[in-house]
Formats: sequence, C-alpha cells, structure tokens
Amino acid sequence: MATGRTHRPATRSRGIPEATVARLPLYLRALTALSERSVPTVSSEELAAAAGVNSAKLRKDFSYLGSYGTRGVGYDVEYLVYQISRELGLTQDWPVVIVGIGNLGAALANYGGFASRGFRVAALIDADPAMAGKPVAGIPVQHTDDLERIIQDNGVSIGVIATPAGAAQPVCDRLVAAGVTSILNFAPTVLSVPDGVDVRKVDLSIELQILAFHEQRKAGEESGADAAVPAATARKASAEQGPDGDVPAVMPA
Amino acid sequence: MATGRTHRPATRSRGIPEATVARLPLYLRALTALSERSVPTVSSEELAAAAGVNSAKLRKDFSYLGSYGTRGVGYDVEYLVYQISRELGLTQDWPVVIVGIGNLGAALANYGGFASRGFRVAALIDADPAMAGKPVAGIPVQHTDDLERIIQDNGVSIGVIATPAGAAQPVCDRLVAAGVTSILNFAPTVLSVPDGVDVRKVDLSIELQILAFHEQRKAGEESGADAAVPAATARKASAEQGPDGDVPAVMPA
DNA sequence: CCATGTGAACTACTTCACAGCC
DNA sequence: GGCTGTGAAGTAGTTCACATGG
Repeated sequence: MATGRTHRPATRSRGIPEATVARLPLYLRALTALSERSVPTVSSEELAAAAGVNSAKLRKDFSYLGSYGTRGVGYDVEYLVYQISRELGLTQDWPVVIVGIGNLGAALANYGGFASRGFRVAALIDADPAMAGKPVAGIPVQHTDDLERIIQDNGVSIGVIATPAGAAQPVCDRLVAAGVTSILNFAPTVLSVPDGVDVRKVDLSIELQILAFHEQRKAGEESGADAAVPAATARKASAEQGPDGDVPAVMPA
Repeated sequence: MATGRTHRPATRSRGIPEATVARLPLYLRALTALSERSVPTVSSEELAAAAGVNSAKLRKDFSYLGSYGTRGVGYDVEYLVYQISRELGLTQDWPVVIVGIGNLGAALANYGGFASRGFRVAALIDADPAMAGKPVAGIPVQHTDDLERIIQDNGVSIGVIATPAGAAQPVCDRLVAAGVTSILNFAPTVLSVPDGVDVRKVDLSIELQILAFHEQRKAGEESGADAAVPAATARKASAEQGPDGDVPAVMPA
C-alpha cells in the first residue's frame, strides 16, 4: 500500500493550500469566459472581480503556482488557463461513474459541464434491474452487479454516489475495493473510507440549514438590537459568496 | 449553569463561528438518528465519530451554544436535538422557492429531506411556458412572470436557483428585489448581490476538479516522483471528509 | 472517576502594504 | 506608472491538555 502517507505536508515547500485548490476551479471558469471573448490579458483586480474574490487573495493563490504574471501588465489568459488546468489535472481524461440513477443521478448524467473539462461519464450504475439497459443522457444504465467489472474495465478512479442514504456506504465500500480513490457523495451520510481515499460531500439540506441560521439571525436583528455591531448584517462582502469556509450539500433521489 | 441565562444569539456576543455553524447540521443529523433509535445520551466521543469529526472540535462547537452536557455522562440526545434545531432556526417554517425546473430542479423538488426540517417547497418556477401548470413532485410549476407575486404571497425569504448559468443573475436580481435574502445557487456562476443577502453555492464541476487535483497527486506519488517536489499528499485524515474548508458544487439543467 | 468545557498553543488562511520589475 | 509577488501582520479555526464538576 501507499506508505509515504504518514508525514504531513512539510512546513516549508508544502504543496498548494487546500483553500487555494478550492478556488482554482473558480479562476479557471472566469478565465475560460475571458478566453472565449478573446481577451488576451487580465489584471488580478479584474479577474478577482470576475471570480468573486479579492485581488490580494488571488495573487497569493497564483503565487503558489509560480510566477505566471507580468508586473505592470497582468496575466496572460491562455497561459493561465493552461497552467491552472494542468495543476488541477484537467489535461488528462478522468472517467467517472455515477451510481444511483434517480432524479439526481439523471440530472448529473445530463450535466454538460462534465465533458467540458476532462471528465467523462464512463458509466451509469443503478441497483434497479428495471433500469438496466435504459439509456439516460445517451448512456445505458448498468446493473450494480457489474460495478467492479465496470470500474476496472474503464480504469475509473472517481466515483459519484447519488444513491439513497442507506445504500451509500455499501456502494462506497465496493467502489473503493474496486479501485476508486476519490468519491463525490451526494447521499446525506458520513462515509467512512480507508486512508488515501478522498471523499467530498454535497448536501442540500446542510446548505439550507446554514442559510436558515443566518436568515433567522437577520430577522432577530431588526427588532431590538442596534448600536454595538453594525446592524447591517453585512456578514461578508457581497462579492465573496458562500465558498469561504464551510460545508457543501445536496441529496439523492 | 453559572451565569444564569447566558446570551447566546444575543446582539452583542460575536456569535457562533461560521465553521461551527456549518457543522451543526451534521451533528443534528447524527443526533436525529440516535433519537430514532431511542438512545438517551451520547458522549462527545461517540457523537463525534458518528458525525465524522473529532471530539475536541465537537465539544468546542457545543461550548459556543452553551453548556448542554453533563460532565462524566455526556449529552442528552433529545435536549441537544432541540437546542441545535432552535439555534439553526429549524423550529420555524421556511417556505422555499425553486427556480429552474430542469433535471436538477426536479430532483431538488423531489427531495424528501426538504420537508423533514422546517423547509417547505412553497413554489416551483420555470421560464418555459410549456412547463406551467405541469406538476412536479406534486407541485404545479408556475411561470417566471409571477415570481414577484409568488415570493410576496408566500413570504419566501430563501430561494434556490437551478437555472442555466445565463439565467441565474437575472433571476437572482428579481428574487432579491422581491424580498429574498438567502440564496442557494446551483448555477455555475458567481452571483452578485447587495449587502445583507447571503449566497451559498453548490457546484458539481468544482467538486470534481478538486477531486481531480488530489487524484492526480496520488498518481504522481506512486511513480518515481523524485525528491524535488514534496510528494507527500496526505491531505487529511480519512475520517474528516470533505467538509473542512472548501467550496461546494453542482450545476443546473 | 469520567467526560465535559475551555484557556492556551498551534496551524491554516486572509489581508495588508510595499518592494521589485516591466 | 502600474501591477505583480510576497514578507509580515492579523484573524479564524483546530487541537491539546487539564481543571472542573456531576
């Protein structure tokens, strides 16, 4: 097995901070839009505005990748697109399987943005025999029985779980046993996985609950309260949406 | 005990850290499961394991809410469920509208976990006249023209945007103008909103890209990734899934 | 005794502010 | 002159470790 996993990222030449990695896709999207409009260069200020972050943060983020800008000028759009894509590993092909083809699974399968960036839906898998063979988004659904074979035949290392909560952990175990090392979980459950496997979760109800918390607070504020704190909530710059330091959220069929 | 009724959501006390708020729904879910199994009390250790966090963090999180545990014993499940629900504002009813009833919007509308916790789908809205009147998840779809009226009639303060990217900002503007102050955005766009409005985003392609980054790194590790770069990865303990400090992700129809 | 609750130490991330270079 | 790149300062979040109190 992977042995060298013990040492945490050294203090010095450490890799790219996780918070920065999480923003790279955001920058990439903004850059792609600029690229399509044939904009040759951008300043950190402009790009930051487009990505909804502040420019100091953006420059710091880019500084972890290297010095890809030109002082007094800005960043070359095409070059940055390439560098970020490479850093994110999007210059290679990532076959992905989606397990659980209910409402959500189907929605994911139909998502266009998938193919656009290195990701390819290699297979759709569902436990319902009635679904087998039925095409969703042009791809025939296969039965769970063949999960292991499908993973191996296609060299899949990223799996998306869109099953009901109860099925998620067993499916996860099988995916991992078959060789999947990255999982995107839409089921409202905490998955346990061995070391070396990454899990990210997307959970709608969690997101809504976080919003409700702030919403409630806004309501209470209007009444009494005042002085002390700037009543205007202003929890955060309008620009900086949700993505700072939280949990994601959605659910399965 | 101690200071009598402490001031929790008081107007003064800086409030609960955002990172803690983001974990409360996780604790709540774990507690609800325990409650259903009629478990009377839990220790921080047990509950932390169920929620996928470490126990010190959980205790610290709870300490922001107040002293709801009993030393030497643990936490009363029912009492904690109530306290967290109240803190999150789930003891009240939150009417929600979903705008954009494509594949994803329909999936969201069908999500059961919605109703379970204070959230109620008050209306489904779509720009396609052909959709108008058609029931999705038992709720008739209404046309975008009536958006403002729907928001006001139902006293909606939370809106979910599941439209294509291009439609998201205009829809967002209308929602905000009509009185919505919290938005959950599934469209792959940065929304700009006035101060006082919260936006959270869920973006599938971003999540996949983050996974690809780590996946790529794992791959490089095995092969002869020479000394030069810190091959380490070891991004995080297996337990702590995705939720620490990142961006969420999904997409629209 | 045992598990909570919490100061204190530590780590991660953000923001500032300005030197460096085009 | 203008904008990048980055040390340094500031802030938020996590973990430790132990006093506290049922």
